[in-house]
Amino acid sequence: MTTTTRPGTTAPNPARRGLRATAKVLPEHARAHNRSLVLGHLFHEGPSSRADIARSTGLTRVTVSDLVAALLGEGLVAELGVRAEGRVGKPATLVGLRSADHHVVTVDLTDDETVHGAVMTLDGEVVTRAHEPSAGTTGPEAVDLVEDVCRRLLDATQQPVVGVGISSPGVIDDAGVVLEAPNRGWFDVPLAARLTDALGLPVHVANDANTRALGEYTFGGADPSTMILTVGQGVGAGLLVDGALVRGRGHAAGEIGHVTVVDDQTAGEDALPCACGRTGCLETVLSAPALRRRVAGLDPQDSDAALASVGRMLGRALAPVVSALNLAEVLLSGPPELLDGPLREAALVTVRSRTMPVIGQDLRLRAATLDEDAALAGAAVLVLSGQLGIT
Amino acid sequence: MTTTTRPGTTAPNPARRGLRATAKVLPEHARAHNRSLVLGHLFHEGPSSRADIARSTGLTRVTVSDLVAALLGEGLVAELGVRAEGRVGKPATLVGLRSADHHVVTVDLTDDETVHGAVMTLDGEVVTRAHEPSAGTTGPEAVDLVEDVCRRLLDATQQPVVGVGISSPGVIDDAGVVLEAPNRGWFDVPLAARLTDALGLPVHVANDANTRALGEYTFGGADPSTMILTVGQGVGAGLLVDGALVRGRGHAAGEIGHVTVVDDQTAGEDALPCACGRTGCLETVLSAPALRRRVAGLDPQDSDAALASVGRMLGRALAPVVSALNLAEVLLSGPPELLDGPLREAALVTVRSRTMPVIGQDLRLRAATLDEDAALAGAAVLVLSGQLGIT
DNA sequence: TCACGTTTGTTAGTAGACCTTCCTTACAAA
DNA sequence: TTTGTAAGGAAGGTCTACTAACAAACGTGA
Repeated sequence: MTTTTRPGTTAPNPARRGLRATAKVLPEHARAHNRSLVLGHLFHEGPSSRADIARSTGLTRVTVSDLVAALLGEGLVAELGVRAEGRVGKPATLVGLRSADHHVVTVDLTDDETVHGAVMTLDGEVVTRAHEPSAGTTGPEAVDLVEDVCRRLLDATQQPVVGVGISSPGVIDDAGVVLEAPNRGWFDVPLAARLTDALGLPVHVANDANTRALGEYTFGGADPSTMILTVGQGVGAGLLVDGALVRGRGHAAGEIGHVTVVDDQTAGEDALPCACGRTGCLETVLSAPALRRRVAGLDPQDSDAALASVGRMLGRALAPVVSALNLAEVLLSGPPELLDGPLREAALVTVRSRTMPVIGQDLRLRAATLDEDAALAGAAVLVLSGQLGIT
Repeated sequence: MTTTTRPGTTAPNPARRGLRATAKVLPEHARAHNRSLVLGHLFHEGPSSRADIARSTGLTRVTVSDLVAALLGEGLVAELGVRAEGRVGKPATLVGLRSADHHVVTVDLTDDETVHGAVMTLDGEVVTRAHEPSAGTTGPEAVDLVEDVCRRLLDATQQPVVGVGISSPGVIDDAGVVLEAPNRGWFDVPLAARLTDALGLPVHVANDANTRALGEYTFGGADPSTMILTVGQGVGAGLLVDGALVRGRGHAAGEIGHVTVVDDQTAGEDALPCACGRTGCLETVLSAPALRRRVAGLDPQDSDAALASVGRMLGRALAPVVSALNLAEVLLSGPPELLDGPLREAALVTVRSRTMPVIGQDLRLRAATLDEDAALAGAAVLVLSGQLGIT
């Protein structure tokens, strides 16, 4: 195996678990937290002087110098020479995150037909891609397939790899155990642990709707209170509340695709049967295939009206959620020709008309910015967050 | 002023802000966090030996002994003699939180006519109550009124007071600034800061629906993923997701009372005008006055049917929220004769029929356990959480 | 031109917090 | 009486971040 351990590979960051959960805090955890603060500043603000970082984090220059020295030793940051601008005082030495010199391996299992993977920089730029047909592969074979894709990507880069991030449909717990992913035939599969063992690298696994939300938040400029609706074969949602992912009691948060939106009382619509065994689910009208069927053969005007009627149904389902959570944004991810027009506009009008002004007026309902790579970018964020503490 | 500083009054706990926000972590913050761990264990598990605490928190016995010694010095805990049970080894010395020897002053402003206040123990037991008519009192006078009630309660106890917790309707930010409370005529009033200055004690202020949620969580055994619907003059909701309060983008989370639930497409109902200027809001059918009007003069059978029809409307509004957040529980707080019967049952049936089984089957929809004191208990939790780190 | 203030980054010393290791005390069971 | 187990404390070591002081390097203004 060519990719056991690599120089610069960082150890798991104890701060992430230690500081938010109800667990003890040791000096080393505090250190890791402050280290993450430095990395986070460099990630979001770009190259800065040690003094800049000290002002931003509240730590002293001495402590920042110490932390930066450690990061220089790890190779995660580099000195970039003195700042050009002429100000009074000693010129600042700029320090920058070596984003392009460290890679993250990401895999997206959203597509049933193909496993998509990539080598990415810490900035979320794709360096190399991999595609592997996977139709019909299930159970342990599907795990092996994911492992193969990871290995191929690891072999494709000479840079240190910080970790592996995997974005998968299904119900997945905090530890990266896939509790239930019917498409792959996975039930209680400890995917993260298994791949960590096999690859010798930290592996993080999360639900694809959630990773998309993370990706839009970190790389797409989404608000900390955002819901991202992904429209593909089905309809899923990732939910970010006050900057944190919502997991919910059975780790099944975001399963909004099977909320009833069409029923007897809704005039002019027939409740269609859904794959879940019930009828009138949001998915029966909003999934990409359903939308395509709905507009097939219609002239543009009728097509717009048909999309708007779906938008109104979506709006009726969104209104209570937007109200209860006081969301700032709802993002639509999926075919723009279907979503980013009359459907979106009708949904927004409906939400506004069904919520009080303070809730609906400031709401933004827009297309997602990252498109098909959002899940990969979000998988990278899993690694950035888990290994480096960058959010 | 008789209540400047009292022995045993604890300083603000830096761990609460320092460890969750994106701020530096100093050794003293780690210490405060671990101290909270000890207090939290004693609060939830009752009297324990130092060794028990060490096992539960993961800290060493040495460290726990040190922390307990500090807490003994502060008077927050006391040694309760040796454990009775005969086990091998040296008998354990039990240490317990002195819940009854420390008080919390709480105020609930939910009721427009009367300010309700209480002196409570750390266990949430009410020691003394205070009631002050407040109809028509607004603006600065209303602030003075709250201050007076606090002073009276502080004078009524000889025990050290850990802090003051206030539960108020309106939009309130993390710092205890009342951004908007029309009933009291408060706009951008820094209530917490003002009372902290006036009383010389730490004061915490939060929205009443949110404090109710906290109260039900800490003292009522509610699940960490719970929504509590309060039905009174209006309809409000507090939302707890994964154990944390949801505040939302304008701190207006939980404003579910003005979601449209009755509209042209809903058969057999007329959309009533709402105080918010729109029609068909949840509040127009679910508020206590609306429910009373609805059942007035009906025989029991018709009354049940009328309540069930409101339950169905509630269920339609809840279904998307429950789905999106994968909530474990929805609690109803308000007149049980109206809520805890056909209304609740119909709402649950409706939510279940409109969500996928994995979401709806495990959902509990039940009456809140704390009733009228929930807001006071929640205000106490604000203090416990803010000053002692107990959640 | 040159002293002065400003800003950066480093060195040295200090205080806090937790750990490991070892010890004493106290009890139950053989 | 002996042995094993558990609780609690004392001593010493390590880690972390802070304060204080200082050197280097650069504008600024007399």
